[in-house]
Amino acid sequence: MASIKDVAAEAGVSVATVSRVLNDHPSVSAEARTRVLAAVEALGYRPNAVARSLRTDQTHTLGLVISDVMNPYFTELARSVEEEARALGYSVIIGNADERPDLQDHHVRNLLDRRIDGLLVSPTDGGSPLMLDAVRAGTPVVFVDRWIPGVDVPVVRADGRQAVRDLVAHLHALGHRRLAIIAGPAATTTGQERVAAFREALHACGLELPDVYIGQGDFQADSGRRVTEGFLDLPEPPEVVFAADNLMALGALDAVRARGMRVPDDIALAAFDDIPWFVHTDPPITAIAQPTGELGRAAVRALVDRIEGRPPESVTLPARLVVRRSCGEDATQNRSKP
Amino acid sequence: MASIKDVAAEAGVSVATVSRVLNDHPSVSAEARTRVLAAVEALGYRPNAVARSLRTDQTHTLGLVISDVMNPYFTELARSVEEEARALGYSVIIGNADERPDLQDHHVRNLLDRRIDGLLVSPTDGGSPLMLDAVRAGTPVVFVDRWIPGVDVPVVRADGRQAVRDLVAHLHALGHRRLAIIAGPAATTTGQERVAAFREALHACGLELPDVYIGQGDFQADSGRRVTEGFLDLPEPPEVVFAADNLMALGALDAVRARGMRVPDDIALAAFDDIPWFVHTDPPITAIAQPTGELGRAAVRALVDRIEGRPPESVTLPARLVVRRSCGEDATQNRSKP
DNA sequence: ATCGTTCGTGGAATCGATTACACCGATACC
DNA sequence: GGTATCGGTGTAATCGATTCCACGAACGAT
Repeated sequence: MASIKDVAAEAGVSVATVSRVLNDHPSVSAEARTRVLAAVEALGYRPNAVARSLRTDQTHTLGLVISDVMNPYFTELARSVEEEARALGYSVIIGNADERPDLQDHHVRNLLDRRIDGLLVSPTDGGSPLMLDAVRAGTPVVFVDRWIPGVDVPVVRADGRQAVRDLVAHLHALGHRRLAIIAGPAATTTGQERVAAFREALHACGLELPDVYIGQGDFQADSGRRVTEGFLDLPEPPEVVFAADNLMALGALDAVRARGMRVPDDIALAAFDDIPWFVHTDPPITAIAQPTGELGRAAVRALVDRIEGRPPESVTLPARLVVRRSCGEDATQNRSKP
Repeated sequence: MASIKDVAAEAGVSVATVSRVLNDHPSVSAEARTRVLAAVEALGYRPNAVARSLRTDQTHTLGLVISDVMNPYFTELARSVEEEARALGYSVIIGNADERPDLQDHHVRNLLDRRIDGLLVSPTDGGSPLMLDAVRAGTPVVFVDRWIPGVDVPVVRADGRQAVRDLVAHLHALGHRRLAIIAGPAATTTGQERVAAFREALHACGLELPDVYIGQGDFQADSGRRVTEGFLDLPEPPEVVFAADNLMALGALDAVRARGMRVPDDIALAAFDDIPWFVHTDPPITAIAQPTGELGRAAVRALVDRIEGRPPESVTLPARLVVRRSCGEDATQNRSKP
């Protein structure tokens, strides 16, 4: 593959001049510029990004470490991150942690070794030493969706508290009183917060959240299935199951169906995270929708601000309730268009 | 960040010795080795992958350019590719082409600039000059899922012909005679092949595939919706719609529902590509399942073989039919467990 | 005519690694 | 005892870019 030397030789100038043309430095004669450009064209020359990065100490690359690519929420997040990064002149390398701290560390280490300019993380655990070191060492880091308390890093996330209150009010209005939740891992902020918000919302309606109605999940479909089975085996099963993410909701749906029960007639179901498929399930699932695309874009902007020396800002956007049919229907509502 | 020089100074040896220890070259004394290792530990030294790549002309990185990350099929493919690559000591950079040739080119160029060791592509179009140049220039390339005819590059893909025959036989046995297809873009091999296989299978059952029963889609949900509406407006609408991918099937489902019609009672639906969500839609959707994980792994193995100088092999694996309820039920079948 | 700028350019250092080559001391062999 | 061999080590070249510095030419001001 042609290097800058070949271009210089072909154009009859020095490598310095070629480099100046490539980085459109002002002091190059029009004459030299056209000769260099012609040589570039003739040789099909493309600058070696590796060499350039070594010299400039910039890779124009962002690392994104997410908890689970197979989760449509994170897929969409990854997509919006890549789009915004591209618009700002950066590439993105995605690392999938699969909700495993060891894999998360593997990817963080790998990205750091490649000298990415900044790191976008949705942490799987309470904070690996590796990541804390990276932050301390001055690597630009921004947390997205989840974060690690006590670490001084901008956070871009959705606040679901109001939406959860709306959901609980909706459920209460439909006559439901025994509400259960499938929680996410306690090591994640989203895992904790959603339970807290749910409990708080219940209190506001004068309801309790007994321990047996808190099932411990891990944000994967299987755990949703398992926890739901536990709920259904209870002497007094809940009337509603609220899953803290979309995959666990799917597992819950599965478990309910496997018993030959129907949603919402036998048990109601709601989920945190709205995804396109929830419109098409049987029944369509009531969910709390995050502004996923906006979160991804805001996270990239915060990170790039940090990288380029501007003060980065934390961002919190509201989530909102999307009512569908999985919790039953309001008697006052029009039922003609399901 | 500490460099190899700092380590050398700390350990009281030359950089050459440090490098030898790091690459466990045999001729280093035990004494020197332990001193270097101690220095590495003390400084928290990590080799700079950028500098290493420049020198060795290897990045230990694979590029993966896929047609659409939001499509669960490709998400799963990406995941299995990353897993296998990691097992073989490579990282993966994913580029999402979003079914757009210009974006595909952007990512291919970007990956080539970063001097990735090899490229895994599921081409969105008939072959951009850029990619053909790369192949000609000797860049290791492997096509996965889709390919470009006439280019001498290993292909890893699924053969759905038998599964399509099985599907058509299944539909025929259920009494369906008017079968339509939502095709993918003609510029993609999968877009063409699936129509051809469908037509061929119909012939085997003594049926025709009239032009009005071939709708042109683009592998995205919206096109499935649009094409299905067209089918339903026909004076004699089809009894079955077969979507050439999962997203278009979703659009089709949407269009059918919007008319207040029911699947499979009013119209049957089947799809190419099986995804976890098809189990939970209303009704569960009959689909042709590809061995996605296997495809991803085989593609990586082929590419790494090529990179490391072993002869790479093309791989074709069979797809298989998964019957669910979206095409109606066999009267002889047990209906108790839906 | 002389001096000081400005502009365009090339030489060479540099980034952080790998590795060919030279060297040195110790051992082995005749 | 002389020499070939070998293990361990350091020096320096190298990968492909960017960029500091010096230099020469052109030009305007005095």
